[in-house]
Amino acid sequence: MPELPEVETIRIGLQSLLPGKTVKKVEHDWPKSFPNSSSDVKKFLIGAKITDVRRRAKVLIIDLSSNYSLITHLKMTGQLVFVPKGHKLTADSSQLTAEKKFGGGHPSNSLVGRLPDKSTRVILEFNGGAKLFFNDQRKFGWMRLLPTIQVPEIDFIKKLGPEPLEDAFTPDIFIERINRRQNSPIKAVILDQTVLAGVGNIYADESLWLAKIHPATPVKKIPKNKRILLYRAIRDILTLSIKSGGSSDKNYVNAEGKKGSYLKFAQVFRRDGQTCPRCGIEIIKIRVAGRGTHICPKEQRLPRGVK
DNA sequence: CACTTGACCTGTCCGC
DNA sequence: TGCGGACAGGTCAAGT
Repeated sequence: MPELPEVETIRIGLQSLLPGKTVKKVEHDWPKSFPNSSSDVKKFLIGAKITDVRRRAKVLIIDLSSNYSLITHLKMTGQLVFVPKGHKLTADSSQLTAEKKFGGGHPSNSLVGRLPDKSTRVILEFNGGAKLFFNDQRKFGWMRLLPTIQVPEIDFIKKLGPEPLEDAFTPDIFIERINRRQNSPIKAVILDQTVLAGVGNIYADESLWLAKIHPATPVKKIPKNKRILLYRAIRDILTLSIKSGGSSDKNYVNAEGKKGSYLKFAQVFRRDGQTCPRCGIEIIKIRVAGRGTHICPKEQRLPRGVK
């Protein structure tokens, strides 16, 4: 669920909070969430000062003065929440009730509850008493320590496609990269992090709706003008979402434990049963590439002869 | 190599 | 009310 805009929002928050802080203590409860040995932690994390907070695709990179980095992938339910010394995050019960009642689409701004909670996997404590909590209900995410110089070399990062918001990512590059997957449904292709980095299920659905392309359309059946529309849609939607502080879906919160507001702007994601803002037809939910997929059945049609 | 499906996990929701 | 099953969706491994 944290996709590029959510991770970027967290990065911006942590960049304003972490640099200059020195790590004093680390606690963790689940080996897959934090696989490093205690001797590495002692040598390269404890006593190190945070120098920078970067992002590549959906991965956050916290650089340390020890020339090691702490890298984190939040997968679906991960959170990184900074709590200043003495500050207690307490959930406002009326906001939590609103959350339950209205679900992820409701533009609430509630804080997470008191931490640590049972989803807490790692706690970093800093000199001065502030803490950074890595929470992850489903335990798919991970945090690990490695030499900064090795970050670009780990398999996952090495294979990543280009950052879609960088200037170097041109329409020609987008078209060339999706062409590697001629027979795949376009949704599977833009979700593939080795084609381009950072798009997940929410922004895939939104982009394809904006470009009026059926998510199951094989790449080779998409005309060039539509490919360019899709390229623009992806960039516009990711940019808008970052401006909105990321989405407000389910488990996502920013570095201060607050929700974003992007889903207020979402046109199709989780809006099945509601009407398409452009044409008024009911949005439906289907399954494409093994994932829940939301489309306008009138404007996003499969080309003749496909499936 | 191109492409698809299931596994990893836990919490929530839906139907009986 | 309890209970089983489907579902959530990012990535990897194993399948065709």
